[in-house]
Amino acid sequence: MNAGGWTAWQTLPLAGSLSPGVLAETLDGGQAFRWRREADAVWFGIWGEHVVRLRLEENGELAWSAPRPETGAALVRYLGAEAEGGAIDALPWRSDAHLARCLAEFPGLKILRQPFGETLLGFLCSATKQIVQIKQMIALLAERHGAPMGGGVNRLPTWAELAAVPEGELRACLLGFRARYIYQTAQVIAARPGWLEETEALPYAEAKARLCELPGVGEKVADCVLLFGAGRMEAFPVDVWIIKTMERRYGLHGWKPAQIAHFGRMHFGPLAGLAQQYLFAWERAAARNAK
DNA sequence: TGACAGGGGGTGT
DNA sequence: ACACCCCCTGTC
Repeated sequence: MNAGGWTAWQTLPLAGSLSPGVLAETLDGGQAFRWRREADAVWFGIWGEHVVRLRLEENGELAWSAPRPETGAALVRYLGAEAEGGAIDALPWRSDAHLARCLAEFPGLKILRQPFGETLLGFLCSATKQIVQIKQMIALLAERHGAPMGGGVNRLPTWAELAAVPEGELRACLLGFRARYIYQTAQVIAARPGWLEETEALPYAEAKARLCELPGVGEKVADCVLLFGAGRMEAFPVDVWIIKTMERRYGLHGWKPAQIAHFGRMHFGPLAGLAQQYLFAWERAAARNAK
């Protein structure tokens, strides 16, 4: 037992080495909202019942330390490391020069495998908000309505817990008009025990249709939840950044989001979601460099 | 340092 | 198309 202590630093068995930029893009690029940079190469993060520090070593290896030893195994799954290793080869980079360029720019970029319910909460907060603001909302929700896990860290409230929080208190967590969506969604989920778990297990199209029944969940949010919270790599979320990318790099001027999503799934195949993340990273970097 | 627009990773009507 | 909320950011 090491009550109150953290494990010694251990390296993670990842396929390739990571750069600081790619790690930052993976942890803090809009997939998850509970990571913060503590130092140049040290990240502090929370998901589910897990708390962890990640440290990028000089050689590109990733080391971790956590209050709970079992976080190590959970981390491998969370970082999507199970699915990596040659995954890139299933993408059409040979015939798509822009995709090839994105893959080369962010080697090792990962799709996280987060808890399903948490991911739903995060992306219900995301409408017309930037990452900093979403992180702020999520931090307040955890602080005020999540159960303590020790060390001053709270986990996110479950949907059952959320169902008992008045809309006004949600609004006080800087949610704005999203407070009503989250309140109503919590009522729906609370009224149907097992609904979340069943939805998570459904095939992509059926799971997406069910998620879209929830107030505040449209195609984009549903795809994000399935991609980042259920490992459905065929999900292809279309937001304003991807619309820009598909116009600028693929010539799809004037296409509607649903058409772009269809094109994405056809063109990129079963790993469309992974391709989307690379395109997204590229476009964000391009916007930063333009400033 | 402080006030003031402008706009933001969508959804629902 | 436009409202929904209201916080962040850049600017003066």
